[in-house]
Amino acid sequence: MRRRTAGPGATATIADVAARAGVSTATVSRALATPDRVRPELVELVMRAVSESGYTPNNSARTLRTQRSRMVLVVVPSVANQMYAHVLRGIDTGLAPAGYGVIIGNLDNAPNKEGRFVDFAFARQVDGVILLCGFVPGSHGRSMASAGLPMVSILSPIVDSDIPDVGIDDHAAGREAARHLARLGHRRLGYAAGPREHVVDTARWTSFREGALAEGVDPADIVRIEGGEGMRYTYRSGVAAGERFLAMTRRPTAVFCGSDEIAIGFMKVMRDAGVSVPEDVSVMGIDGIEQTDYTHPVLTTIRQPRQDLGRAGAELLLGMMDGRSDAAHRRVRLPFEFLARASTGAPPAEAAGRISQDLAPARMG
Amino acid sequence: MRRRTAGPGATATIADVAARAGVSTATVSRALATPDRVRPELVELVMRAVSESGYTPNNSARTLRTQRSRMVLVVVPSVANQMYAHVLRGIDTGLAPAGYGVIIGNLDNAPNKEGRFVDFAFARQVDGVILLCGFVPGSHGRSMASAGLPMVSILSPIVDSDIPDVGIDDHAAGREAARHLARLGHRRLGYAAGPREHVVDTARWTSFREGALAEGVDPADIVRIEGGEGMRYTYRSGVAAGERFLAMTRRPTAVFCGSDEIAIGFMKVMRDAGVSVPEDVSVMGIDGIEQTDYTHPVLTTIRQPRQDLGRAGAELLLGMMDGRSDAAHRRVRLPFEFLARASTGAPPAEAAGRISQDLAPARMG
DNA sequence: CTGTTAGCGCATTCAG
DNA sequence: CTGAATGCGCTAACAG
Repeated sequence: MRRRTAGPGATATIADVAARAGVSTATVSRALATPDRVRPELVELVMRAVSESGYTPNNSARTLRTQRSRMVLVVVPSVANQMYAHVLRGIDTGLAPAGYGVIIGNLDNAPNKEGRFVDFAFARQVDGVILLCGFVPGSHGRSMASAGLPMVSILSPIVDSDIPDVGIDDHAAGREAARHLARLGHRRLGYAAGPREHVVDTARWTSFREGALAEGVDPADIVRIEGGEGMRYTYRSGVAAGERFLAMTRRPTAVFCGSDEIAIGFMKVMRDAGVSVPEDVSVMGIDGIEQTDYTHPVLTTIRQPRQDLGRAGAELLLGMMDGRSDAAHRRVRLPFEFLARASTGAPPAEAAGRISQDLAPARMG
Repeated sequence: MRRRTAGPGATATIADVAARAGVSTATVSRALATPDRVRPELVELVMRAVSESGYTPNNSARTLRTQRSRMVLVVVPSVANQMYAHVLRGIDTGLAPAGYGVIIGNLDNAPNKEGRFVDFAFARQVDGVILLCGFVPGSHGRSMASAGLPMVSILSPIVDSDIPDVGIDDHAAGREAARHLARLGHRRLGYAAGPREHVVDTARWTSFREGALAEGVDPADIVRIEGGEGMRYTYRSGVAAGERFLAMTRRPTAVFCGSDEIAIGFMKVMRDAGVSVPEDVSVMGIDGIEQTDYTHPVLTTIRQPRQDLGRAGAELLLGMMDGRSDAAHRRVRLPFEFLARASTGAPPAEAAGRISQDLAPARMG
């Protein structure tokens, strides 16, 4: 059979609709796309034929013809990660009104999967790309960037590139974390690190350090605690950091963790070891995932506007795909929210070189 | 310019490759798809031309021609939910080797978004659909099912349909939960409900009830605690359930929650109210998200093989898309894992009608 | 305003 | 084994 009749799996073509309405396919196409350029009674006729036949335009034909797929590729390190999942949600929210769909490029923390997604770009399967992974995927020496597609990064700037990005000011975040802990009276600070060499991690660590120094903390008393090889912003990374912390002879009295998950893993190790938070050690995270509201103690954290970041990134990309030149080469910074909560407090009395002035008179000059 | 030259945004076509190799486009196509049917030296020639020009077949053209998009739509209630995110990851893992990509259909707990995804199906933008939402999306009276696409459900059977599904045995899970709590000595049990009328929730509730009855619990002592209107398997639903629990005059001594998130929200309310878990009330969840390892106390739960469920669903769908008839109309049940941990224990002495025989001699007949 | 025509890029006939 | 020709379904020129 050449043309399917109605039935399961049947898909009407524009020709079917045209025949049914007694007009040409061009008229059908116009009646659907630009009804004001078609005589009203014909539009009516076409619409009836469309609904009778259950016609939905074939997407690949349309894409092939128009050279626009109305699809966006989102490359994410791990869909299972709370943070990325929420940004993804924001992206979808921002893209949907413009009629764009989302193809998910899940690297699953295994960079060898990049090739698949590079191909998506070159196969013109998508009109644009949003990166949550902090780098431009590539494979076999071919970078996704050379596909010539509009591209936006969220959560992390892309080094050595002019790819627009949207995120928070990670430097300000790191400094505020340091300030918060220092003002509570802590004089020896730890940073439970995320992935080494990652731009965001570097920004947070260096700015945390700067912030601590600015508060008069001794450089020797700002320690970086690695989470273990190959570990990302995960619970397990926090567990590893916690274990290293326990092994230290001179422990920090407060620890800023590179992510909320790290903080949560870290706190678990403390609890299991009988180290109280915040009495023995203050712990804070960053990201502001919902889960932080449900930890015990409730976690001090820096909330990124996850959903808004996604939406802003989507809108930036939409602008670029529409060829609005003002969209490209931009850098969007959204405000974060500092949530000072129960997991951070004054240092234990014996460890405090100086107690916050709000809490007690200074002991050191 | 008619044909782009190499440069940013350039995309070589099969014609470019053919010209460069000095063969016809048909030969290029064959050299790529079925190299064994082409003279080796020509294959060599083509391959060189391909890599020189950076050719990647245009996907919409190929889709239009072959009537296969090599894309699958995954409809998920909420990408931000841990559970779905992990299943999604498993799906991607299962689909990737077969060369299939994933389009994400995020309902975001707002069913009016269904229409978009119904269109994807009818527009033949995908070759198959995986449902994590427990129902078949539809809009304007048109069901996605009538698009005639292979379809599989994961995590929940679809009522009144012959759509194959993969999941755990929810009835067995509910019964085991009841048994676990009853054997610890609890004689008054609560169920913190998920979305009312949801198949899975119904299965868990009814089987929990059955299991409790089988253990000799009085029917009047099995109470369903609603999480509040419009609430899903979320933390907040657990919070609402916790508040209702506290308001009860005769509280259950153990509560089975419809999801881990519900359990975690519930536990927070208990903690804030000074009700100890498990000393005052035992709490358990179901799903087995990673987060349950990091709660305090560590949450007793029933772990669903999230990733395996996703992979199995993907493989089932692959079979259907390949027209393997044995694939359809199947129902796959994967084993779950009962994790008895610290959040469940014996009931408080004054409340116990009977203490588990492992813990103390029976007080009742 | 409407129909005819062409072609997006590819895979697959059908000849040779 | 290879090339020429065809058409997947659609939209956009171009005529009328």
